[in-house]
Amino acid sequence: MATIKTSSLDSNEKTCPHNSQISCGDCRLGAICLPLAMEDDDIIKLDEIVQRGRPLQKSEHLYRENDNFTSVYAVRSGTMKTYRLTGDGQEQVTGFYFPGEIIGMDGISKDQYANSAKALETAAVCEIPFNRLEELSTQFPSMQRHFFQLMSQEITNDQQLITLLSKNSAEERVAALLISISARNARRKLSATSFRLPMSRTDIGNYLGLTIETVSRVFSRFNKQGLISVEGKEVTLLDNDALKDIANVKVTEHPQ
Amino acid sequence: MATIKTSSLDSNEKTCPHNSQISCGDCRLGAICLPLAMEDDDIIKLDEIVQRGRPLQKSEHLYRENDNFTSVYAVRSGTMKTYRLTGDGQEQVTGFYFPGEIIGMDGISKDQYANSAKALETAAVCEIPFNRLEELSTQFPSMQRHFFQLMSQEITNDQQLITLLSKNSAEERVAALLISISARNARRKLSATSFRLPMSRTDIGNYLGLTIETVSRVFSRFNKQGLISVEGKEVTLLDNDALKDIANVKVTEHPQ
DNA sequence: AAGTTCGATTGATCTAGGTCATTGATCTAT
DNA sequence: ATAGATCAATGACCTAGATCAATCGAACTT
Repeated sequence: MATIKTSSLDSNEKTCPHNSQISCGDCRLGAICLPLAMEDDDIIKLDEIVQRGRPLQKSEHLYRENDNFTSVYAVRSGTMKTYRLTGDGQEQVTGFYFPGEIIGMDGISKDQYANSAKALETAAVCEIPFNRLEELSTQFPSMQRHFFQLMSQEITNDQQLITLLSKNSAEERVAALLISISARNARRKLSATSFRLPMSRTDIGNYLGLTIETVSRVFSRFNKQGLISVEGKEVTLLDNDALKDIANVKVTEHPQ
Repeated sequence: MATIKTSSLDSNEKTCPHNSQISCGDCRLGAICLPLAMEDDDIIKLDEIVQRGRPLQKSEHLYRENDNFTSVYAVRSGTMKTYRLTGDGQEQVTGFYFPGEIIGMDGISKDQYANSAKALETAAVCEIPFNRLEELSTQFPSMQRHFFQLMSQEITNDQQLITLLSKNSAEERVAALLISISARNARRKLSATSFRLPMSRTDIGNYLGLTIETVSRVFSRFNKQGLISVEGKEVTLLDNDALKDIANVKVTEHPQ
């Protein structure tokens, strides 16, 4: 039985990122993460299969493209990026993942991960062995349903990025990313207006299909226009409405 | 019991697209479609829940974005495109779907379809009510596994498109699409070198993040260089190796 | 404390592909 | 049959963002 309760309910992910003993039922990310909308009994079962390992150091890999697929992972603290290599060996960033979000689902189809996953800063993850998750899903329909929904959400997220890359200008793309990060911070009860970008300009550009220079210029322009205030990775959104307007992305309920 | 056998096993999807009575076990798309790698018993069960409706006319919608999600669909004959509307009402084509391929999985997460699905030519689909599929998935692990794999495949496909849009030139994108269609034709035992494009130049451009003029110019250039032969929608790939080289896309096992 | 490396910013220039416009070929409808 | 609409091809030009290059820290080394 892995359900070990701790007294660190009040600690947040920043001040105490390495507490690996908290149970799913008590984790403050429950409202975002896998346990979302699950029955209490199911959560206890989930809790039993979740493995909480040592934290990852910055730029350490959780898994690499083509590794044998064994598990999906919930980000518990820190930020992860996923990326794949193009035919000619370039890196393509496919996503940034914040606490409560799930990575690794791309590995199911071929039993190998289609992406590499790398920590952008010190990070902790909960490992969920997939064969156990499958068993649980056959036993608990709500678990199966929820996992189907998570995968479907990943599909719609990817399609939103496709649209962004295909139809939007550099300014629109950068604005959309800022709004997305802001919304995801809000979901974790963090500031929606003032935060530190965990990823480099290079990663942002790579993710958004832009060069680092263009990203930098857009940030400077937004800064000059008073839409944001940037100093390196520290960003404050000064005019949320204007940014949303520029991003002109459809508002989604769960923009994970 | 919906398992009605027919004698049209030998008919192919082109000459007899409207035979809606064939069972999953006998369908020649079994090696591609949902029944792939399923036990015989499971296929019979699947067969019982599949609904085979009237064919769709060209440009008819199967479902629309924000419709309530009820079912996923297997394309039986013809070609479908899926698309979503951008914040400002433009269309973004998110995929082309050939016989044996599954659409609608994006609707699971919010119980509403995130895309519209439209027939590019006369098409027939098999409707698979999702609540029935869920029940079956809890009963038959192989069914659950397979559906997880299908969704995961959709994720990796979308990520491949993301990479294409973010990193590749117009020529590379068009070459990649041609190679993809060719491979999917081959999977259905159709010609991998000579086929009719079911979609317009506008749809191709929209899907690939290019204007119709650029698509047209690339086709002309490929034609001039002897890589392909195009006359409107009829295409023959004359130098597959060169095209694959231009596309420089990683070779995937099932490039659905 | 002085290199060294790496990330970010900013300017100057270049180019792939977008935009605009024309023409021809099909397709459709009355 | 013919007018109108749609789709594709091609030419002329223009612009957003890439490329190239220089500078400026800040973070590590030693």
